[in-house]
Amino acid sequence: MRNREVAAILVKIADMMQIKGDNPYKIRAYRKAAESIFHLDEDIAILYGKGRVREVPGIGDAVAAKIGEILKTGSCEYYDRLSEEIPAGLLDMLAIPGLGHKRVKLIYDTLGITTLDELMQACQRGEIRNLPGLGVRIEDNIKKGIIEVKQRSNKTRLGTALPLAQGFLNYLLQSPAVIEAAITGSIRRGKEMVGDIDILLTGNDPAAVYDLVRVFPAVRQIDWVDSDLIRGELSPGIEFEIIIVAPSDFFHSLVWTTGSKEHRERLFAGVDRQDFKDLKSETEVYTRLGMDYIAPELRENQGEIEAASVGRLPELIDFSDIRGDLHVHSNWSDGVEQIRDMAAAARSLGYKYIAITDHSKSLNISGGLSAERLQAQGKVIDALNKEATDGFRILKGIEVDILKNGELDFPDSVLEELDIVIASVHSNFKLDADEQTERIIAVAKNEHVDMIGHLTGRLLSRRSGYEIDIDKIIETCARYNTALEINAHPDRLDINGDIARQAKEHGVKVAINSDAHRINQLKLMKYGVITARRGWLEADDVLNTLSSDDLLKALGKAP
DNA sequence: GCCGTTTTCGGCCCGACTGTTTTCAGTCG
Repeated sequence: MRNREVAAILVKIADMMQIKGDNPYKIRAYRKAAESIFHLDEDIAILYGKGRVREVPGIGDAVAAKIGEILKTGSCEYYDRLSEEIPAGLLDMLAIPGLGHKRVKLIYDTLGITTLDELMQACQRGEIRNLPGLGVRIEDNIKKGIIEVKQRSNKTRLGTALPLAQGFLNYLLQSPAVIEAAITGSIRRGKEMVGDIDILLTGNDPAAVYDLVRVFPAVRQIDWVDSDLIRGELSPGIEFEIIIVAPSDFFHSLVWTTGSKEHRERLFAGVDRQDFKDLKSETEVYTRLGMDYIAPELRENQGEIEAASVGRLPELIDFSDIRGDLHVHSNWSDGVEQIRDMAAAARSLGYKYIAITDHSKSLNISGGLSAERLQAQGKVIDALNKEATDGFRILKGIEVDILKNGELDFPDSVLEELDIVIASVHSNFKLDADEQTERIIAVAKNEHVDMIGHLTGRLLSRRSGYEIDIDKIIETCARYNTALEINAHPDRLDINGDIARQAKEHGVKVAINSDAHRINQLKLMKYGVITARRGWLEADDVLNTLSSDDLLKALGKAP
């Protein structure tokens, strides 16, 4: 059982306790334990086996015992007892914006509603608006929310799907029954949300491949078995397809299955794929079609075929081009680790610098820094930089809140002392497009603001971005030399590839930032790089491919 | 339920916004 599944059960326990109205601190303890397990680098089962699960922060005797039960039986008695009391459908309702534990309980207690479908019917009959504290507006929002929740439930974030696919692939490649295999489809193209996991495989014995797939621990069920296809579901509820081809067909099939549909249909229009047998690489496929190799991230039929035909494809940025991370939190605000430890981790990734960019004072919940604490933090960073003998540099920064009126949370006199200023929206998501755009444009014009953080504010599969006029903002950024962030967290990937490409076309620089709040999130950078590649970006388009001296120069600061 | 350079009990991030009310509960970040 994977860490995220144990964490998911603990979160459900917390949700059910909250619906019941249990002790808030007890609930928080379960959430904290779940969070710790979710972010754990080690396998919780192995840790438990070694008797070291109590070392995980937030896990005490009570939760440790439940984890033991869950690892053994897939559930625990406490969870089962709560489940009998609280219908599972109530937990689905919590995903609807505007519905929290109290309202879900109210709806359940008064109307006996236990599923999203029943809730929708009650909304349509106008029953929700009559409940105390609710009204027509909330009823409308619930209706919209139900539709959204249902729509997004069949897609998975790349950040979840890619590691699963990689684990599955590695497992398959270990077997002598598999000659060659590769992740294909939309995951390979680096789409931020994917429908399923596709693996292209070649081997001489389909029955042996089936046996292999059947016993992979994460396989929950198998729905279809053929000599050239195995389809089923992995245990977090994501579908997979293993497409089996003859060795001579591997590379043209890899191009075909990677897609996109529009890309491959144009690529192979009027040609017979049988003429593409026995090639040694995808490059040979493209060569035979009379064009340069096209990276998977570009295969969306958005001009890449034309560019490849005349040798004008961009030389896409690669992870090895990244020299530093410009958006990193520490335990001075809502990060988990100390600055020293974040820096050490960044060093071990081969980076030459990081910027510590904690939250500013308005973001109370995240422990936002006052001007005084920011200054104290700067002294700590100075001391750490003095210690460093390898030239690694910690830059002083801030993720400063953009206030409702378009002002910043700190005056210019504070910002001008810093190396990196990221301005981000964390409040007032529901302003209309004009106001929201003006608010961001106002800070993009500020000479001390180096970049706008997570521009649209979207949280994939949870919240759509705020209403903004992207064109106007990009124009402003171009004029005032303000960069845009690709926030590499798989929940955000914001800006996305399309906006990144638009930024590049207007000469707006991009920074690819992990937004790490703990050490192991530094490695999420790769999702940002994938997104940048989908935006046709080259190393020159990205600020954090520069050395720290050149970076500061580019931002108009003394190195 | 967890935790302790406050150590075995008593504390545990809180303020703003929304939509409902007419003084505030619930939700959210």
